[in-house]
Amino acid sequence: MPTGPAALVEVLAGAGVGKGDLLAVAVVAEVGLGLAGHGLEVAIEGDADVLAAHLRAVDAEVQPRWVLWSSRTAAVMRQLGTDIGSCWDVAAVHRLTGGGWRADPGRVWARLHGLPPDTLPASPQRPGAPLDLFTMADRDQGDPEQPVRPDGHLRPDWDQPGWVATPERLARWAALAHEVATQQMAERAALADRPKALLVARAESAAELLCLDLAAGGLPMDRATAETLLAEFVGPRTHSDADAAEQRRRRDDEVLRHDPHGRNVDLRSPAQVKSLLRRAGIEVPDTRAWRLEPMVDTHPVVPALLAWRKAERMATAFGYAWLDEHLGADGRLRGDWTGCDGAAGRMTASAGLHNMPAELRPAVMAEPGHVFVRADLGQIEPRVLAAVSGDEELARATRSDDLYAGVATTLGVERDIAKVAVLGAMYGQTTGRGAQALAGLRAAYPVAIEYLEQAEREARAGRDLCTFGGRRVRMSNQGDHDLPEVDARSRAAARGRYGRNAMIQGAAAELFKMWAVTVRARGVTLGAEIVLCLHDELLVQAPASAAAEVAALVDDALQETVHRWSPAPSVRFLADTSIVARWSDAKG
DNA sequence: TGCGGCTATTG
DNA sequence: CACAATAGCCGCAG
Repeated sequence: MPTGPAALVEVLAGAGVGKGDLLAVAVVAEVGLGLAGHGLEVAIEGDADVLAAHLRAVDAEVQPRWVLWSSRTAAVMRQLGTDIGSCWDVAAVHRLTGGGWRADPGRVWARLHGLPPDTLPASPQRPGAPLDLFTMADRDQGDPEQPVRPDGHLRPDWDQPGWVATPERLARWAALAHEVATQQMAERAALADRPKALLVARAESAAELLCLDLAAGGLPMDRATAETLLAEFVGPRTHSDADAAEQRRRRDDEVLRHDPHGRNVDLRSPAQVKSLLRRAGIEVPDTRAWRLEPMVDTHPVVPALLAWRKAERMATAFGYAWLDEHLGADGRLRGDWTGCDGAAGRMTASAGLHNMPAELRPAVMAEPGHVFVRADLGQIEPRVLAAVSGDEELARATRSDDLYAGVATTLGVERDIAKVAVLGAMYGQTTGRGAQALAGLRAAYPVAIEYLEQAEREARAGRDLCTFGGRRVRMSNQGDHDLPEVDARSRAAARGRYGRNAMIQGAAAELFKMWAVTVRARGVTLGAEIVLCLHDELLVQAPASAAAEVAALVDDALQETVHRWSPAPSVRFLADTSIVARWSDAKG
């Protein structure tokens, strides 16, 4: 065991571990850390300071690509003061290659070794499995000090938080992660028809690190502004239950006074609202806003109800309780982030970060001395379609800033028609004006349309799909036995739409994440901090003095990303980038 | 208490 | 009113 960080660095260098080489790490604060790579297996014992010093030294001087079982390891490293820039995240790559969301070590190991999932031993990740581990089978499953059991599965207790770690066990655990990562890498490199599979795997790994940043850092939000806006929409903050009930009653009354039986109507109950509308002479199958919108003039209860819905929504989902729960004393709004959503692979966020009403966005404000660089990708989905399908004619349309205008000219229709037609084709729309224009689209862009229809056919048949970057989209278990037989056709159609769209949404997510992690990596030295990712939009906080530089970096990062990711150099992508004080500020 | 349905918000 | 997500409340089954 090397004594001290300098000695450790020397040992690693002596074994040939250099910049960018895979080096696996497993660490438990106050216990130790294990490192593995290039045939090396190193165990370091020590308290948090000792571990922190070793990690810092290796990261700074060796600059490896850290191999992690999952980003939880990166979170521990961050707590110890080492914020890593790149990694190979075994769990993230498993989700990419295997589809689905579960990616605990036992499952990853089982898939790579061809062990059927239904033989996985019991664990908190798999509560339904036969209880062989914690009951009687320890004897039958060999030496507990060996992480691999005689039956080939990983011992699930090795991955448990309650497992009393030793530095030696951590080194073994790291060695297994390294082995798995090497297999994953070979597997992705072997995907002959997915030349970007390795590139995307590295980007997805880095995206997990970005998610840690986003969760820890949060979104700058000015509390005073937020409270002012809330007061405007839902009234002042209440300080007692009676107060709150009174405020609620007053809000309800604005609607109920239009109804003779209003006293006993619960506006939160769709069925009772339907009855209320019936008394006003309005018969509707449901009470959604878009359905009631055309009837605002038929009876005063309708506009009152729509206004009530708006305020009720703001008060319950984005009211003072939401603010108190998620906005920290430091003025940062924090939620949980996931790097991929289990479907097509977009990032997700909780705490309202992805669906905050536009009316609250003025409260999202850069901190003193800082600005936001806000950038969003224009018309990313049809551009992605042009890229991944290789449709030369659609690629020609991407050369224009406004793709839909070009499509409209080609099709000889209005721009609005062209837009709904293109979007409808990507979503699988079968009715309305978009569907009518589909024939024109097929004639003008046969390659792109065939790409979508091929995906739809595969999906309808229940076969898994694979995005351009090599994300598997599981169709095999997609809602097959939850509805009666009568709906078989509509379920097949739904699967078709889902699959058709997943190929586009998924590839767009790959491109977006690669862009985001490139900005993250390049922006560090300028003090740029990504504070929000929103599917096609990046919000970066930067020191005001570096605003122009960061804005240029964001644009350069996009072109670099496109150059590396896109299969078709002729397809153009563009970002609308602006420097603003508030998220809501006008572009420019 | 858990879960599906309804509703609203975002890209 | 298609594709994806998070989230709250209601009504019903257990």
